[in-house]
Amino acid sequence: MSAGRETRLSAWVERVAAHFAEEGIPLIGGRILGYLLVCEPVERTAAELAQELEASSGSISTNLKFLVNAGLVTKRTRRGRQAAEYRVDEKRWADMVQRRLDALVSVRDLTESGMRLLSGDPQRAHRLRTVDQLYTWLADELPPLWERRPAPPR
Amino acid sequence: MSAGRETRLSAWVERVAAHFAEEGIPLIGGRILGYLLVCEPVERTAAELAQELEASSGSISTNLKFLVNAGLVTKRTRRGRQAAEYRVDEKRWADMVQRRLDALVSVRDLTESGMRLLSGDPQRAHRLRTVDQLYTWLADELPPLWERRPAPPR
DNA sequence: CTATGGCTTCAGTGTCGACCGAAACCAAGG
DNA sequence: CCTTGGTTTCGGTCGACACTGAAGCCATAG
Repeated sequence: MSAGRETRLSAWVERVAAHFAEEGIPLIGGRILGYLLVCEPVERTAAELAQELEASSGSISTNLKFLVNAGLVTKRTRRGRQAAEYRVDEKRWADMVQRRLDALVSVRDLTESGMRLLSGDPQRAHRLRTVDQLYTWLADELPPLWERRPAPPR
Repeated sequence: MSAGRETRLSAWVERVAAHFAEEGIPLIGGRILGYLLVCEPVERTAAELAQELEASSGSISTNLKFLVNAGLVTKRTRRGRQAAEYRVDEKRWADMVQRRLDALVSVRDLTESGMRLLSGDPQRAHRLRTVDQLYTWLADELPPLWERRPAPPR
C-alpha cells in the first residue's frame, strides 16, 4: 500500500513543525511550511490546508499571512478562481537562514558598545573582551562565507 | 561624575537582556548575564544580584540555576563564606554559540529524511531538494569553519 | 544546640500568545 | 441583485511561563 508514504510524510511534517516550534514559529505555521514543501500539487488553498492539517480557518489565515510576510510562501490569485493558492517559495528559504545568522552576528554590536563603555578600564573589560573577540571573529567570517554559498539552481 | 558610567552600563545590561529575551532567555536571566559580564568585582552573590537587578530572590535563584546548568555561569562556595558566589565563565560562551549553529545545521537531518521519503518521485522532491541543498552546504561549511575559530586567550 | 542569614522551593498571580469558531467580508457566477 | 464558496477579522478560551514572596532548608557562627 502506498498510503504508507503519505502517512510517513505527515509524520515528517509534524517533525518539521516541532523543530520550528522550538525556534518560536507557531506549530500550525510550521505544519503549513512542511506540508507545502512536499504536497502534490504544489499549490494549495487556505481551505485545503485547513482540512489537511486539521486546523481552524482562522489559524491558517493568520499563519499564512505570517509566512507570506516572511517571504517563505507566496499567494497567487487567478482570474476565474475565487480561492487564492499558496505555495512555498523554496528559493527564499535562504533569507530565513540569513536572518538567523545575522541575529547571531548582531550580538557583536552589543559587545562592541560595551567595550566602548569600559574603554577606560582594561582590567574590568577582560570578561567582555573574550566574548567580544568571539563575535568579532564570527562577524568577520560568517558574512563572506555566506556570500560564497551556491546559488539555488535556476 | 563617574556615576554616569554605571548608569550607562545598566542601560547596556538592559539591552543585552532585551536581545536574549528575543532568543527565548528570560529577561532576568539576560540581566544576570549582562551584569556579570561587566560588574566589579567579578563575583556576586545571589542576594547582591537580587538587589542590583531589582528582582526577587526566587527569580534570581531560578535563573542562576539555568545559567549554571548552561555552563555560562559558575557557582563557587567558600569555606567560611555562607553565601555562594557566581561569576560568568566567559570561555564557555562559545558553547552557546555552537549550540545555535548546531540547531541551524540540524535542519539537514529533517530535509535529508524527507528526501528519502520522496526518493521515488524526483519531480515532487524538487522543492525540498532546493532546501536540502542549502542545509547540506551549511552542514559542510559551518563545522570546519567553527573548528578554525581562535581559541580564547589563556 | 540554637540562632542567624542566605539560598532554594513552591504555590499563586498575571501576562502573553496560540488557537478556535463564528461573524463579517469579498469576489465571482447565476 | 442574490447566492455561493472562500478568506479574513475578531472576541473568547486555554495553556504556558516568567515572576513574586513566603515558607522551608541548610550551613555556619555563637
